[in-house]
This record gives sequence, structure tokens and C-alpha cells, in this order.
Amino acid sequence: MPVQNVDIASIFNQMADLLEIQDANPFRVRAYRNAARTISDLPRPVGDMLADNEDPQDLPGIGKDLAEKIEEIVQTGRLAQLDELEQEIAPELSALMTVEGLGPKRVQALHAALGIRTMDDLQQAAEKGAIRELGGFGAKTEDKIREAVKARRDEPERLKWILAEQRARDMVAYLEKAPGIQRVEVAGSFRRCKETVGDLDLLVICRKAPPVMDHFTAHEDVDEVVSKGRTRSTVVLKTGLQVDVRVIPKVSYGAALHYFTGSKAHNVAVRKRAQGKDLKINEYGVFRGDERIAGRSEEDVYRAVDLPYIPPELREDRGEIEAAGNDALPDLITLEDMRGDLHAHTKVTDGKASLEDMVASARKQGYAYLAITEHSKRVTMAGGLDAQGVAGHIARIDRFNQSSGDFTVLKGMEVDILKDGGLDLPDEILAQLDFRVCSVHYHQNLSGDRQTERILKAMQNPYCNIIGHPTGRLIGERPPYEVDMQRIMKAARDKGCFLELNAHPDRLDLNDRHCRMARDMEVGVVISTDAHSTTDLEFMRLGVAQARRGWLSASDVLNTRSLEDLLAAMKH
DNA sequence: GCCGTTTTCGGCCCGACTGTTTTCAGTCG
Repeated sequence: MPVQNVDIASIFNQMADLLEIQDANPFRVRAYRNAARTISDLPRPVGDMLADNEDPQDLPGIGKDLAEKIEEIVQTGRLAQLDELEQEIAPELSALMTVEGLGPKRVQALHAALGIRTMDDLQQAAEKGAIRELGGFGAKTEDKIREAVKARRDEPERLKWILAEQRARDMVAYLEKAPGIQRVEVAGSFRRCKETVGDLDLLVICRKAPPVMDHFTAHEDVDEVVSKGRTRSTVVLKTGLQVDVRVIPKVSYGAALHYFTGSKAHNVAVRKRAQGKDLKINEYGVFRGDERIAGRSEEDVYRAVDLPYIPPELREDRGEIEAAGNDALPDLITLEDMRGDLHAHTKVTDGKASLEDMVASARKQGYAYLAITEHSKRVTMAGGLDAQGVAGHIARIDRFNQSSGDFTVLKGMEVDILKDGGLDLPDEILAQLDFRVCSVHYHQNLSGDRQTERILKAMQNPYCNIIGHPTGRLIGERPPYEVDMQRIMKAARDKGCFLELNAHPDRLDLNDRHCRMARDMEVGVVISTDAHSTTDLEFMRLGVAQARRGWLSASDVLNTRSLEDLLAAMKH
């Protein structure tokens, strides 16, 4: 089993945890954490990069030492220095730091004074009342630790973005009813449109803060008030979702929005840039000495450090600051750029709506075309079509298009990629369609090599236009297939095949890094919703958000083009 | 441990809230 990037990242994070407990140089600790983040952000396995003679030292935050450690991990699967460190410090201690309110110092203190190593030790000590006796700890801290250990057992998953959106809307509507409220905005990873959201960060402009804080913490769904201050409060809802509210003055609005939108890594990089110009950035503004020189809008903040506005979706410290500095930010795709949807089902197979209703919904989206891509016969559970079924499908759409005016329904199929890489319908049938989306549905747990070969084989077929949901992952439920995306993309580019960004909220597959990779490798992307109902077509906005996170412009995405250009591009 | 448009050494982002501290350390984001 080759070493995955997550394995390297996890070893570096473990190093950071243990060094931190050991009270090592905090910047050294940070170096390990930064490296872990860099590695897990990479679109392809580090092992492959090494095999291709790429130097890890070219990566940001990776120097000579860490590059050697990476090589060691790739070759041996372990890091000798971590093994040594684990002789000095009990490795289980790092897990204790995941308890809310426990950081390296307290974990070390608990270990030294009470011999606490495991979560069970911690719980027992808290129940016995042993912790409150320790210097620096008290009754309240002990209570919090006891509660935190308990709460940790059923820690909530990160919410899919679309669910976070619902919660955010509810909370914004509630806060808008607070006395003296002037403006409420959602920041954080939600605003950056990350595929999952861990907590909600809400910013508030109001006349007086205390009544807003009272209103907020009195919400009927609040399970626990974690903290409540003059300008900042945190609660946990009964659903387990954490919500932070911060009250900010108007003159600081832009600086605060920037600050609380993050990502943390992006903010650190921007503040560092500010330092170089003798400026200081915090959530209240941009300061030269004591003088506030910017902060009312985010544009002001960026302008103060000589940068153009950077859209939230790009703020991950993945090169956007450098690109902005060089005036090389991508002109990001928008929902308005989309001219049609290329993956949808009707009730002929497993969809819920008729062709007519799907078209009506697509027209409402402002589209010029919609592809109906029914399942093929192998997907029996969905009532997939055989050759005869496809003939009926084609006839139905031809008939519909005769009276559809300026709107066109495209004849597509979602063709199953069989275990051996063959397609689930004969070529002479496939030839009668406008285009084909080819997807893996079964045998999802083949080895990485076999899965990759399978998809490459499918792409050999001249009728394969689009690879549907290329990694098969279901967010939070099913991991991606083990495919070598580098090879898939290379082949897609060579064969003029497109990769789907499936916009369904459970999938969002390609992910953001894959989109970025497609852009860099000049592979065409389509954004499709895989709609099974009329309302599913609205998932397009999630797909577009993901594409923006992956730096895609309209020109990178096939279904921003006119029908003529689209069909021409499919012929290869 | 990384890094360099004043640097190969000496820096490394910044502030709110809490609890136990009587002036601040720890944690968090």
C-alpha cells in the first residue's frame, strides 16, 4: 500500500502535537503544521512527484529537512524521529488535545501531575475531582473538561455546505430580529464555499452590542453558551453545530469580514505581506502605527497591501496572493455563465419528473439546453435502458425538440463503465446519441491501478465524451475510488474527453483541487447536477462554487458555451 | 523548521474570552 499524502500529513501533525507538548519552539511546531497542510492540499501523491524527480523543496514551507523527512516517509512509511519522540512523550497525549479547552500546556501538566494519558484517565480524574486541585486549574476548568470529554464522544460531523446554508439562513433571520441590528453576514468557511462547514461565523453591525448578544444566546436551539463577551459570543446548538457571533463597528466592517472569512492560512499570509509594508492588519482595520488607513471594505484591505480583491473561494493560501500580486487571478466562472446542464434523469429511469417538467425547470434556470442522460441497462436498480430503450429515448427527445422552440434537449446517456472498462451499450447505439457521460457505478473498491486502467480503457472508446463523477466519493459517507487522477487527466486531455464536476451536494466530484489540476493541465470540465428532480437542477450553484474554488473560468467549462460550440467540442 | 526587493541570522500574525492569576497564561479562531 503506497504512502498517501494524508499519511505524511498525519505524521507531521503528530510531530507537531508532541513537540508542542514538549514545549518546543512554537515556530518549529508551526513549520510541521504548515507542511502537513501543504502536503494534504496537493492534488497528487507525493510519492508520484518524487518518482517524477520533482523536488519537494519547491513546495512552500518545505525546506531541506522536511524534504528529507518526506522522502523517508514515502520510502519506509515511518519517520524515525517521530518514533524517537514517542519514546519521550506518550503518543496518546496528542489525542487529549482534541478535547475542547485542552492545549499542549494543560495536557502536559495533567500528564506530569496525575499521570493522565488516555481519554479514560482524563474522565476518571475529572469525575474524582482531582483536576481542580492542580495549580492553574480550578473547579470551573474541571467541570468544562468533564463536559468536553462527554461531548466529544458524539462529535458532530462537518456539515455539508447545503445543510449549513439552511442553518445559516435561519440564524441570520433570527439575528435580524435583534434590537438595533443593522447588518448580519455569514463569514468563515461557509462564505468560502468549502464543501463542508464545521461551524458558522456570523458578523453583526448594530447600534448596541449587549442586546444582540442577549438575543443570540437566548435562541431556543442553543444547547450551551460556550462564551459570551461584549463583542463576541459562541454557542453550541442542540444539533451540535457551533455558532460564533461577533459585533463589529462599521469602520471595521471590511477588515472584520476579511479576518473572519479566512482561511487562517490566507490571513496569515496577507498580514505577513502587510508587515513588509510596515502595516498591521487585525480585525479592526489596517494600521500604520496607530492610524487606521483602511478597513471599511474588503477591497480597502486588499488595496492597502497592493492587491486586487481576492474572491472568498480562492482564500486558501494556495497561490492566490502571489497570483493577485501579479495581476494573474482567474476571472472566475459565475452561475450566469452556465448555458445548460449535461447530466439529468427523468422518470423513464430513476428520475422523479417528466421530460416536460425538467425542461420547464431548466428554462427557469435561464438555460438554452438540457441533456437527458438516462442510465444504461447494467444499472438495473435505476431501470437502466437497453438498446431498445435507448431507441425510445431518442425518439421521444426528437419528437419533443420539434416543438421546443429556442430550447434544445440533448440526447445523452449515462453509460455504465463495466468492470473491465467496456461500455454498457454497443457502439452502434452509442453513435446515435448527441454525447455520452460514462460513469463507474459498480466495483468501486478495485485497487488504484485497476480502477485507473478501467477508466482509461473506457476513455479509449471514441464515444466516451465525459467521465461522470470521476472519483465516486460521497461526502462524509464513501471515500473516493483510488484513481490516479494525474493519469486520468492526461488521457482526458489527449483524447478530448471532458471530466464532470458533479454538482450534487453529496458528491461535488471533482473536488476543488481536482478542478485546479484540470485547469493547470488544460483538461475540459463540465459542471452538471445529475438532477433526478426539477429542483435538483438548482444544485448548479454548488457546482459553480466548487469550480470557483478550483480557479476555473467560464472558458474552462464546456457548458458555458453555445449549443453549436458545445457539440463541435464533443466531436473529437 | 522555514525563509530572504534592507536579511543566510533572527525573525516568524493578532486579538477576545476565560479562569484563576492579582497582572497573566492558556486556548481558540
